[in-house]
Amino acid sequence: MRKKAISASVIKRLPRYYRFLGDLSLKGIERISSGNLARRMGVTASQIRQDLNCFGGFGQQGYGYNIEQLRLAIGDILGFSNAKKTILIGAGNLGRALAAHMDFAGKGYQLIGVFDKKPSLIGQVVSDLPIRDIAGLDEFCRENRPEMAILCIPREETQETARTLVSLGIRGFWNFTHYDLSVEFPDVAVENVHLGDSLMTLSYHLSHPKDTK
Amino acid sequence: MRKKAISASVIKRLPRYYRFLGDLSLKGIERISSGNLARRMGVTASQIRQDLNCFGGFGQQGYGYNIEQLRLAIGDILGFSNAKKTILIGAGNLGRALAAHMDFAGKGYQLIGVFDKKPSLIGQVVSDLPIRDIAGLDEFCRENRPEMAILCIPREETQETARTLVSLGIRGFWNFTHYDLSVEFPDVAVENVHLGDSLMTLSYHLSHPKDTK
DNA sequence: TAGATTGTTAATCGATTAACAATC
DNA sequence: TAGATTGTTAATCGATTAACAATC
Repeated sequence: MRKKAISASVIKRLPRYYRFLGDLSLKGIERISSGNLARRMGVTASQIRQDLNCFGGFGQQGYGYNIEQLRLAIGDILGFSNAKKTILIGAGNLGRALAAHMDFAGKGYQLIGVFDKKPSLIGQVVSDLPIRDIAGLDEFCRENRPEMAILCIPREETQETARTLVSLGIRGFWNFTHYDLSVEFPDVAVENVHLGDSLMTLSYHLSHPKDTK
Repeated sequence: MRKKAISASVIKRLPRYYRFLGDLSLKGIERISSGNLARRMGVTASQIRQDLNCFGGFGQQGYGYNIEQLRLAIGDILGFSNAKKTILIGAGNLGRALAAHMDFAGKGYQLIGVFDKKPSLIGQVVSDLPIRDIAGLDEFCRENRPEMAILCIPREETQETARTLVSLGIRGFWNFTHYDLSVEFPDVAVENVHLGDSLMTLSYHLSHPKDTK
C-alpha cells in the first residue's frame, strides 16, 4: 500500500512550501514555475521538483504549478484535513502564549483542554478554555480521546508525564520542555522544539561571523 | 587564520551535546566515552568523535572525555563567554513569555530592552525591564548598541523592522514571526523559529504513522 | 506548432558510519 | 604492561544538483 518512505529532509521542507504558496495565493497569483518559486525561496528548482514528486505530479509541463491547487495538496499531505484533538499540559507563561498565539485550526488541530497543577491558575480561561486541574487528566482523556499533547512543563516532570499520556492514548507530542523525548517512545510522533538550542545556535553564528565571500 | 568552515549540521548538534553534558555533570559523573554518550543520545559514537574533532581533540585515548571540561569547551565554541546585548521587539503574549521563560544569561545573552508600540503595554514591566515605546528605538540603539534582536511582531511589520534594526547595528535575529528572514540579509545571523512549521511537521507524522519495523 | 517547464534519471556532493592505527 | 578509547582516514550512504527527454 505505501510507497517508499519519504525522507525527513523532504517532510521538514513541506511547511515552508505551504507558507510561500499561501503568500503567493494571497497576492492573487495563480501559477508559478519551479524556477520562479526557487528564486523566491532561495533554493534550487531541482529540489522543489524532486520534493513535490515524492508525492505525485502536481505540475504541468510548459505551464508550471497551479498555486492554490498545490497549496491544498500539500495541506492534505501534511494532514490538515483531519481534526486532531489536542491538549496543553502546563499553562505557565509559555503555555498560555502558545494557546493564544498559534493557529491550531488552520493546521487541523483542535485544542480541547488545558491542564496545570497550580491552584491559582485553575479556573482561569485561556483561548476560551478553562484551565483544569491536572488531577482530572485521566478522566478527561478517557472521555475525550485527545491524540496530541503540548508539553510546557518543567524538565523533571516530563518523562513521567509523557509516559502517562502515552498510556492514555496520546500519539504525538509538541515538546517545549528541556527534556529530550526523542530517545524513548519509538511509536509516538515527537517534535522537540528546544528554544534554548535555537538560541545557542544563534550564539554560535553571532560569535563566528561569516567572511563576506 | 580560520580553518575550514564547520558544517551547519555539526553546529546544530552542539547545543544538544551541551545539554546532555550538563545533565551528566549535574549527576556528578566525571568522564564518559563517546560510545556511552552515543547510546544515551541515540546517535553513533563516530558522529560524536567526528563532530568534536572539528574543534580540536578534547578526549584522551583509553579514557574518554572529561564531562565538565568538554561542556565548558562547547560553551566557549558556542560563544557563551561574551555578553551579547539583546532587545525584544514586540511584547505580546509570546514576547513576554520568552522574556520571562528563557535563560538568556546562561547562553551569554543580556536582555537590555523591550519594545512595543501598543500604548497599553508601554510602561509594564517584563523580566525587570520596562516596556518601551518603539518610537524610542533609534535612540536606545545608538546609546546601548544591542547586537541581537528577538522579533515577536506581526508578519507584515517584519521586513521593515528588520531593515531598520540592521541599519542600527543589529547583527542577529531570533525570529518568531511568520516571515522568512533567511533570504535577505546575507551578513546577518538569523534563527527562524517558525513554530507553525514545527506544528505542521508534527501533523504529518501524526497522519502518517510509522510501521512498527 | 514552438516554447516552456515538468518529471525523472544520472552525476555530484556532502554527511554519516566503519575501521583501525595511535596512544593514554 | 594490557585494555580501552580516541583521532582520523577510508567506505558508504543519502541528499542535492544537473541534465534532458517527455509533453503540455
